[in-house]
Amino acid sequence: MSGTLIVLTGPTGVGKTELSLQLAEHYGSPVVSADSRQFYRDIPIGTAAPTAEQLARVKHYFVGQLALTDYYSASCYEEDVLKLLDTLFTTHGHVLLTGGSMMYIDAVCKGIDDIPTITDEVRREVAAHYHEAGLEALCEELKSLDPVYYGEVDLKNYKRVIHAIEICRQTGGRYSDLRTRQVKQRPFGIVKIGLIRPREELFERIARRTEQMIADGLLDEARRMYPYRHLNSLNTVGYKELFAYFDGEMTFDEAVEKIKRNTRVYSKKQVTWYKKDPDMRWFSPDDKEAIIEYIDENSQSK
RNA sequence: GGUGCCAUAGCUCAGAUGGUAGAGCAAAGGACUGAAAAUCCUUGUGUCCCCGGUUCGAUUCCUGGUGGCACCA
Repeated sequence: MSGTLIVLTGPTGVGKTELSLQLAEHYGSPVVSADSRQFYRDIPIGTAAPTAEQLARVKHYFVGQLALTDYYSASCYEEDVLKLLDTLFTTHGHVLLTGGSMMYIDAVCKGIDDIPTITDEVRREVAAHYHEAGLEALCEELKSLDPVYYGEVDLKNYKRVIHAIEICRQTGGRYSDLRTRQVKQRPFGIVKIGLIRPREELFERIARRTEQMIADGLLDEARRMYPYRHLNSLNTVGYKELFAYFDGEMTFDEAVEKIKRNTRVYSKKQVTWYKKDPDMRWFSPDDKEAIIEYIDENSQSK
């Protein structure tokens, strides 16, 4: 197998979707989504998912495929995308992967360690222990189960501590022994394009996009999802703030402002992550010609 | 017009019986290998409204301004 995976990423609101369509059309490629929230159906407005027209223009994968209750992870994504690319590269020289979910993109480009999926039973046990005994108790448990990871992990971050304990309990071994963090080789070339804009411009676009979401019916979409608000898939900017409004914790205007603010914070977090990647080449979304030139120069085959 | 209260960080406010000040939110920076749009960490110098007085020293007390709020006319 040979071919080039074009990775198009950047902060939310920078303009990935429109450019991805143009690049996909240019290369005759489908679009593989790398957006962990657009994977879910039922929440297209708040996740700024491609519209019906956009989906009709170019074949998309992984958009609106999951139910909000489905379990999914970066590891599942790695497996699914590699399987898909295996097929796509038999007929395409380029495949475009686009989205802003940093860890999911890294899972495809660099791989992720092979760790067994935690059973519901173990997950419930550890969650119960956490709620009864607290984070300190979990840290103590981790100290005895896996002193190496205990020394590395952020002990204040309960999600990481819980996950480590889940793995130790389920496997009977140590999480740190499974954490090789080795970069896997891929049987295709990868060209990483990062889109960026001046911060003020990005923030202005985020504000406008949020207003557009409201105009497009985000409020109704959120109201329909309200009964499922405790699902992880709805622990998402745009929904959690409106749920708080429904609960009377803030006014509608405050909720909208918070959506804008949290989207800004998220976009900064994305940039912080991508800045570290030496393989990322940065462009303005308006530099389409330069981007295509760069892709062509760095493609493995056509 | 009179009386009272208030004026401190971008915002809401706390505080020192006089030794130049601190919380929350916002903002900025960072971490990140399994539900990641998640989760977590770090960062607080600002004419303490202005002029003058008392004082070794005033943002703190006092006089007078200015602005805001309340009540009385």
